[in-house]
Amino acid sequence: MSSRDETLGLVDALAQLSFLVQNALAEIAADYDLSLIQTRLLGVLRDREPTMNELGRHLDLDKSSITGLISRAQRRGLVVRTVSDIDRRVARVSITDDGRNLVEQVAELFAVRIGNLLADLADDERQDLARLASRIVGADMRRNGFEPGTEAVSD
Amino acid sequence: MSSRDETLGLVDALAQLSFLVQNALAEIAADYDLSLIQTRLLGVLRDREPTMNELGRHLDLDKSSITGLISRAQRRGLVVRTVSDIDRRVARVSITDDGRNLVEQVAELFAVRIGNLLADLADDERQDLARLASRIVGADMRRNGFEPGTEAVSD
DNA sequence: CTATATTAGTACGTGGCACAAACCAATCCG
DNA sequence: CGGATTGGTTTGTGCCACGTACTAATATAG
Repeated sequence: MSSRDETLGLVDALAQLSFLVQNALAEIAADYDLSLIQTRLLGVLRDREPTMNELGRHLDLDKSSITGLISRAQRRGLVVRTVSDIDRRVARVSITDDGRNLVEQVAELFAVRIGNLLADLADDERQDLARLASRIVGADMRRNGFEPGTEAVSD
Repeated sequence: MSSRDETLGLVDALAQLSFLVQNALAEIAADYDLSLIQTRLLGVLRDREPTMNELGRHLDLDKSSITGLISRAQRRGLVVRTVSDIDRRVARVSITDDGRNLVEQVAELFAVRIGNLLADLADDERQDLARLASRIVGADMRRNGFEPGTEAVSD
């Protein structure tokens, strides 16, 4: 309980940090007229071409939510639906060049923004942070049978 | 680049961690039929009795958004509006006992959940994390003239 | 090989959330 | 007093998420 102790409780600090990071991403995305979920969608699609169903699992959304999400993204030309030849029920979603460009830009700006956020940290502190965060994320994935579900946008 | 290197890039790790934390909060809140923003609202009101305007600044929302947010919360009895006596334009918002109980429960569960998330960390690692996160949050507040705007729910 | 499940996705209706623009009161101030 | 400013609400738009019902395609049982 020192007088100039800036240390919040762990829980509080983590919560606030998470708001900071999410807000950063949301703001940048908003500059490109993307919502957080659209951005996440494009992030997932960068290295995948999932069916609607799989997408639902990745993003942890009901399939009825996916329909709308994809429709809006498709209307904007960020994404396309392709009906599978072997099972004509399934629709595979893939990102367009426009979509890819967009998400790439957002990812880049996001990285910069995070960099600014961490401007005060020394290199070894940054490393500590990366290591700790990775550990937490990794442990969580392992616990939950690593359903991704949380792909970020960053590189 | 060791073979079993689980370390994501800093940016990625931070992004994913923030999703983890936010999802945890959102899930818990949802169990009480609270959205993230309602939860944040109640969190802010725990130690404040702001006007609609101030609230808008705290939560970084347009005033027209605040109206609806408060109306819904008030309809649920979590919050009350009181017209100021000295300036009959301003409405001061305060949390009700019900609201307080609710947010207290959410905060408690959230703390537990974060605890689980960090189960793998040693005590000194937890301290490191708390310190680093606090530093980042603090630096950011200082940069932006510490508009809070990000109050967490936690204790 | 039909008849009945099951599965993938869509349609529709509901409600929360966020915004912008227009608006109404109350207060301020010249 | 009368025009500006300020605090909040209203209204209309659009996104997002859900649950329920529905359609079409495939799988499975008999």
